[in-house]
Amino acid sequence: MERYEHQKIEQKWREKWTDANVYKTTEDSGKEKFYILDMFPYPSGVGLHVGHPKGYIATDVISRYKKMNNFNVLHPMGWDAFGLPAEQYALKNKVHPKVATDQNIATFKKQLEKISLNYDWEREISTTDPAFYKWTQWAFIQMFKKGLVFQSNEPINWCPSCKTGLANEDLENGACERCGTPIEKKKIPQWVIKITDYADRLLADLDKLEWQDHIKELQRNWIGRSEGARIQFKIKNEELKIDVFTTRPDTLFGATYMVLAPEHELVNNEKLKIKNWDEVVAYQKEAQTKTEIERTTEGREKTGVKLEGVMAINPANGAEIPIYIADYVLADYGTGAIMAVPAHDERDWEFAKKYDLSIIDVISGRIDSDSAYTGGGALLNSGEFNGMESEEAKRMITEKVGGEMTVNYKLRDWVFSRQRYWGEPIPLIHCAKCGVVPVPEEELPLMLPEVENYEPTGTGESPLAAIENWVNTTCPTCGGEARRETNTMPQWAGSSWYHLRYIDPTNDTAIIDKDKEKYWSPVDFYVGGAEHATRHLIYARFWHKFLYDIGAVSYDEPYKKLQTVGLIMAEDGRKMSKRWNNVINPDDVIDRFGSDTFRMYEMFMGPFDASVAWSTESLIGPRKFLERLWKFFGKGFTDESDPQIEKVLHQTIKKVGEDINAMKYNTAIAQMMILMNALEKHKSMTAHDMERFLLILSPFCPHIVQELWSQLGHESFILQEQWPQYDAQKIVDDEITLVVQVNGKVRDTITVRADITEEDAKSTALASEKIQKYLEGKEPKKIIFVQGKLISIVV
RNA sequence: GCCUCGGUGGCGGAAUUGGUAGACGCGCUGGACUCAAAAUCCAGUAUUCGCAAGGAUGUGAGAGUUCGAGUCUCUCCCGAGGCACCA
Repeated sequence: MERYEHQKIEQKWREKWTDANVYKTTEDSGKEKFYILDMFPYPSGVGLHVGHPKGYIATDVISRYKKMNNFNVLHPMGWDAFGLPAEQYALKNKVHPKVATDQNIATFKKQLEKISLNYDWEREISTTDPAFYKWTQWAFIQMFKKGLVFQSNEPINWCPSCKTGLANEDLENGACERCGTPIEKKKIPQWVIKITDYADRLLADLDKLEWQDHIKELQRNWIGRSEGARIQFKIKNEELKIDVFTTRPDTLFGATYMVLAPEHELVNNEKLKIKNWDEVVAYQKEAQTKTEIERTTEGREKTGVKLEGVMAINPANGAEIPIYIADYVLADYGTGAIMAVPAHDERDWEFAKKYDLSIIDVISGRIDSDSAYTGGGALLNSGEFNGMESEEAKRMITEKVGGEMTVNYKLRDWVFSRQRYWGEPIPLIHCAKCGVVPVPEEELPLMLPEVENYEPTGTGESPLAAIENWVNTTCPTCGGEARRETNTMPQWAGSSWYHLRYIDPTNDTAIIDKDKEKYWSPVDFYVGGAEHATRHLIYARFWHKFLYDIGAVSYDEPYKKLQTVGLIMAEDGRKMSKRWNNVINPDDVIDRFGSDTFRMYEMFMGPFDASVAWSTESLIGPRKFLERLWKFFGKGFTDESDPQIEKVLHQTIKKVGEDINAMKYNTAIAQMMILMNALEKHKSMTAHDMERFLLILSPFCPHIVQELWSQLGHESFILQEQWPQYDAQKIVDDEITLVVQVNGKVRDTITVRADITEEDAKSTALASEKIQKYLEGKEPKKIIFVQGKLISIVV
């Protein structure tokens, strides 16, 4: 037998599999379907590092396992190729984003192919393909028609470095998630999607998903539901009111002042006769120029300006209370205005202390006089409500002042415009007569035009604005002169529905064929990074729910089960990054050790969702395992089957199946190593037993298995074979090791028949010399027997 | 500050969910083979006392429940991730 030459073997079978098109998926109603999906990558310029394929290998293992268990499996791959990273790469390397993207896709695909992932490449998609983004634009138009899209002039998050507006989900600690630049607030016209209309459903439907609890929790926190009341405060001597949201209407009697966000529209209302107008305007300006970080971390010292000459009236007790503007109140949460109850809110307490405002306790339970008491309790200083408990008082007081109980969410509407080139053009037309009109659906896709210069302008318009003959168009409604919207969509648009496109990748007449959708939807198993919990996974759930509402899909959640992948860190423990020069390229590993070893190692490194450091030294373990398999195979087989080997084999078939289902690949591989160790020790195995070993090994290292499979005389592809069954009879032990404890400590182990009775076990244990020694002649107080496991003697 | 997870040999990690802690792999030590090395094979490898048989200790720290705790409960320490002036 020849040496184990991975390069020869792997290349040979990769070609055969490709020629036979073994990975092709078709609708086949005879079988149960299984749709397993990876989060598709951004094809960046630097190519894959060894961390990327970890999730892909895992889904590949499951996919192969499911195929061998008679499932009709859909397992596709594609490219999330629009968006800033691709564009920035293109800018830096002075090529057109399209050219750069195509190159990067080619590189990524070549790298992935070396790993022999069983993707049906005939279903490959790219979000930048006009045939794809036609339907991204189509969905947007449907949202527009349903009133889910609106134009806003409110200040939004602006990244001065990327020169574009961003959604809340694109920020990280007040800075741009992509480049780390502190975010500014900027007023530019924006298209915004009312994702908040779906907040309650996004929250409630989490309950029906088989996702890891911590991911659901991240989404719950992000959506941030809070129950409270909406209450109106009148302004003294004016016909004006201030609307307020509070979670503590029970503390209304303690509201001794009010605070408006500096951007609050009421501040600019001319009816208000603000005496210190200059001071107010100065504060507003200051607040506007502050970055998000300055506003939230500035030593937490609160600032504000009183609106002189204006008073509000507390609706509970008629008290006249002052009004402030302060940037600790956020313009875009609740109503942008609060009633301040310094006695029972820490922020209001701090502000009241600084500006010497009155503090009135209205809830009993105060522990110290240096801080607000934020708990509940019986009311005081609250007129007729004195003595009532907080929970009841919330409803009663709200009712009394004509407010209403309501719910508020932290989730913000989705700022959807990007002032960049490399994205889907937003298919809207501005007409002076008709207002905003969508591009007629039969004109979709609205192609991204060629442009001389795709550098961002920084003006709030995208580079598309410079193309006169594209921008200038006619109104589809009245035929008059009109201008196209020049902003593009965010990166998240395409990825919000791509899972559907794989089902029906070439459809040009509908977003998806209904029968195909019904057959494949939803995605049964979705695998990807946890960093998408409050970004892509929120948007995709929203987008999919919208498509459900308009009848385009039959199920209201896109991803039934979700599993996150743990990162692979570099050997030095840091993140793999060009910056640290610690990136390991899978191509090098595969050339040197083989794709099979690479696949095995990534699955063996540790628990799938844990982040583990790469170790080329440890990689040798799986490699040795494959070499031992190869050598053992070369020695030939016995005719008689060895019952000891059979037992381990059947245990292994059982465990590997269970572990694949539970995503515990590391222990599945460990068990196969145990089998290998047993084989070498006993030096015997029948060819039939070897076949079954190869079958369960095949999802992990398909090339070497396929080679050995063919050497056994089979002409079939291993992927098309049946997963073996284990024989439960062969796994059970006739004998077990009975553990004998005295006072909780193991003092002896005795080999006994597995079905030993309690009585026999007790007498056997007591007969042991070692045990007698520990009993020291004392009479056992109590003897505990656990079937098949142990005897515990208490003295 | 709040919400999630975590903390087990020199290293990555196992542990049937309360029942022999350290499976499996890496590394290391000794031996075989070799002129030698690599590779391979065999044996060993938590700590500690002991020549050994054997004993004691041991899953971040401390308490508790239990015949029995890595696993359950409480308090605390440390690490990772998320949220963060959200009224």
